[in-house]
Amino acid sequence: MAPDEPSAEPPVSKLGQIAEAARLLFLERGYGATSMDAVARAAGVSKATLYAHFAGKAELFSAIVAAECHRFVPTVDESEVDGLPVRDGLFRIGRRFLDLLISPPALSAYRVVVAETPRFPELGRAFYNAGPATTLRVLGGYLERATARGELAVADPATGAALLIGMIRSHLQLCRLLGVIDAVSESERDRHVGAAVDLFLRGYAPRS
Amino acid sequence: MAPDEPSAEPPVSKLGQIAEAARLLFLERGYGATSMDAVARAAGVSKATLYAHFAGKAELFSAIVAAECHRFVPTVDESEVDGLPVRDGLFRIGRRFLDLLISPPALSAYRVVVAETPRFPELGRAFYNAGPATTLRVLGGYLERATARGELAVADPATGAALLIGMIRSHLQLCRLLGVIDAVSESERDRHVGAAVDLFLRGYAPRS
DNA sequence: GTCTATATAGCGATAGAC
DNA sequence: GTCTATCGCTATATAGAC
Repeated sequence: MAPDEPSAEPPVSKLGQIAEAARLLFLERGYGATSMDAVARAAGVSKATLYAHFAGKAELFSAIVAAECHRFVPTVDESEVDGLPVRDGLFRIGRRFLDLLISPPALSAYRVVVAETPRFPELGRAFYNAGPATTLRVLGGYLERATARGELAVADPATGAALLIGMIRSHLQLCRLLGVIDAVSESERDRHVGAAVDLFLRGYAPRS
Repeated sequence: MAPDEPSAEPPVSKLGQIAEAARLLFLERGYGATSMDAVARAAGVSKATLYAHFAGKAELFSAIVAAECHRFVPTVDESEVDGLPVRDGLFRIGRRFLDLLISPPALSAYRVVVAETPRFPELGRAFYNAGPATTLRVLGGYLERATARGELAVADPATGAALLIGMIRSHLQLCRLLGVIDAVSESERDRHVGAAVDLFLRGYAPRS
């Protein structure tokens, strides 16, 4: 259940040490169960140093988690998929998204953000804009181009993208979040994404 | 952001007062931010009474949240939908599920359970068994019967149910969880469930 | 900026009377 | 079972020296 490996090499500056320690602790234990003492200890600095950089626990949490959200921007290049047959293009995009969504760092961030959004509304928006919104934009753009080429018939790309992402994401991510399954094998991912893409294609095929 | 209205009339027994107070506080603030002092104060009892009924904070939390999970068992009667045209049956089931999933009490429970599953694995399983597992069973059974009647062609009802639920659930629930939208209008729910059901029907129609 | 030391408050949990 | 009172600890945050 470790939230993540280090984002880069071990940080050297005090600020970097604080950020990395806070990231690990907040993502693993959540806001309430993480103390400023623990952050200072893990970072190897004094609490006074910690408070010199951040006004308080809430500010530290918000800054760290908001930054973490930007690690979950999906990257799919158009040139990577636009040349493929539609099924392969959708499969590759879907598979890439699924891998990201059920990765331990993303699950940890999701847990924390969802739990604390009522107290830290800006985190919910930051997470949405970095992850889901980008995902929908990328996939919606793909659906639009495929429809323009006559390979699909998606009248409303935004809705189509939300439906396909929902099929791909929903069940497996939920099972991982609730601890019902411990991992998802490569073949299980392939099978699930394949089933979603097949249904999507049958439903949005251009009439031939 | 109030998690819920009372589950029944105001409780009279000390135990009932404790349970209701703990339920409201844990669901609204989460585990870490809820103190035993606050529970005792809200329940109108002393902390000693609280500890006479529950061994500690962890046991209280686990008992209360596990019990809360059982409020999210979806109830759909077969006789309610099996007589309808397939589209209407699926729409009614889907709409019922969506209403449950994005209701404030369910969102609060989801937040808390997802956040604390790493520390309280039994809560993840309890939530899954009460909600998602029951949902999949109900919908899977419907798909199986409709396929037997020749009105659908769903080879694998379990997968089909997961895909349809994913489409219905995913986007709107996520937006509510992340505070991107404040409420979902009736017409928006109808539109979203309708789009999911339409795609599902196009993809799983029996060949005519 | 960074440290040690501390202020102040609230935490989970318990003792002992009734 | 229920209360009042309190223990021992940890929490967030700060003072003052360097």
